[in-house]
Amino acid sequence: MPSMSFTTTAQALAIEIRNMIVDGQLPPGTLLPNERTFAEQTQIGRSSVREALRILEHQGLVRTRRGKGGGTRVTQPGLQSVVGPLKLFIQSNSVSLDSLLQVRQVVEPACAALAAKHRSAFDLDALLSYETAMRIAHKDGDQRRFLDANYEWHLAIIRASSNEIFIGLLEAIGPSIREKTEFPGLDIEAREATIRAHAKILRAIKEEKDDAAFRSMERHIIAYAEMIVQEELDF
Amino acid sequence: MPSMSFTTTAQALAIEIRNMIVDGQLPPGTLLPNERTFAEQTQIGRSSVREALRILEHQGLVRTRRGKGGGTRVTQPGLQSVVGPLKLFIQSNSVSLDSLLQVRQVVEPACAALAAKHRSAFDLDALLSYETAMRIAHKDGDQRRFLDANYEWHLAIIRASSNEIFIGLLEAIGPSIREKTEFPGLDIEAREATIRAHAKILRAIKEEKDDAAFRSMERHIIAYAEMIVQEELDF
DNA sequence: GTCCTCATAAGGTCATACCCATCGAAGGTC
DNA sequence: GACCTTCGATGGGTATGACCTTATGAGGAC
Repeated sequence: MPSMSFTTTAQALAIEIRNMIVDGQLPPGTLLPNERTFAEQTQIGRSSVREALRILEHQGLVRTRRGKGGGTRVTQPGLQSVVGPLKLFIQSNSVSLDSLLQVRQVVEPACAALAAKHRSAFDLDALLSYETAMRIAHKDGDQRRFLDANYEWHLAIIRASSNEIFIGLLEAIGPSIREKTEFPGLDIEAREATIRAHAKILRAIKEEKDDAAFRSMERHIIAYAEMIVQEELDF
Repeated sequence: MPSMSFTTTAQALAIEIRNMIVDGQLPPGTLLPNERTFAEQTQIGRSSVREALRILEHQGLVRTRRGKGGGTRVTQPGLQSVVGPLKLFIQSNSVSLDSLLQVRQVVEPACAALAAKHRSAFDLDALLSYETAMRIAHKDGDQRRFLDANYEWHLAIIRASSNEIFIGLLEAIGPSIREKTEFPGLDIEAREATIRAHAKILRAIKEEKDDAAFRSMERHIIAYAEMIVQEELDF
């Protein structure tokens, strides 16, 4: 309560609880005392307690539910707790498209290689279904669905790498890239090239050829990036 | 007062303000009205207004200072607003060391290549100073300082890539990797190998040979990772 | 057994009073 | 006049207490 040198009591409390959580006391699922008792126990006003809980909630460390049987219980921060801030950062610092494409160009081939090593039956199923979705959308001439399926296919590759950092990263930058590059859409030739490239990559993954998967994906991404640059010149 | 279907008034207000910020109304630097008048203007209680401001503050969108001339003003979210959550995620989901090393193995060579293209005089200076710091620490047999300088050298490489995503990423996972791998420290041979590798990489960057920088860095990182695995077997 | 109802246990909101940090201006000291 | 001290005004931080809203679970009607 006293002094509080440069951290407010709410922050201090939040940090204290956070430490207890990451230390393993207060494992996920633990129900914290209700706000009033908590305030009483710790000799802090309810408003400060609430503020501390809000902080933790926004860090994804705690989930709060109203009503009887509700309360505040400890949870594990999910990916969305890092994807959100990252998206916000990209948006409000207007990170250049170049930077985003660099990330993609570096990460996706690596993920393809990892996918070739780790892919589960479930991953292959997902990839296959997106691939057929793309084929159908292409045949129907449905741009929107084609791009959607394309996006999901790429995400599925990342997921197949089972590296959570890469997954979060691409989930965050993916939408920004789409937003900034999908103005014009793809012509027929580009769509067919995309389908061919995807098939090649998927085959390499299926056959566990990580090196081939890496190189095919790299070529695919670079080709895509070059096409974007070319289209930007048309303005 | 109204409806609030599944979002609290504070959240709603926070979202509203956030949108105004990212839309460009309320540019960075704007001073928001003080909490009391804000509450009055928007017909919301001060506590809810405060909660909204807390949310925004935690997202790095506003900064709040007490006292006269203080108040709440709009800021741009910095890297720390994404590094923090990412660290937390890594820690509390106990992301495997493997995943972290994969990220590093993928990102650092790419950054070395980018650095070879973009490096500024300032970057080269920083790199050189860390390199000499390592040499001195090595001569003195000071493990702590050697590892510190080594860490800073690697970060400087990432920074020289001028890709903010990579910078944030490595700043977040760097500490976790150190924490999990620096138990034993390095023997003399390993330290000398490190110094040689760094010199080679730095030379490539200085001469703008991005391809060479990429490959040297890749070898360096892989060698380091293998050494770690080997040391873990000693337990 | 099923459904409805309602008491109750939460969190959510508000109003108010007061505490404390900060800055700037007023005024005193050399 | 230059410098330091003090004090007041502004604005966030905290504490309380009352009241509102919502979800749940227990108990009664059927």
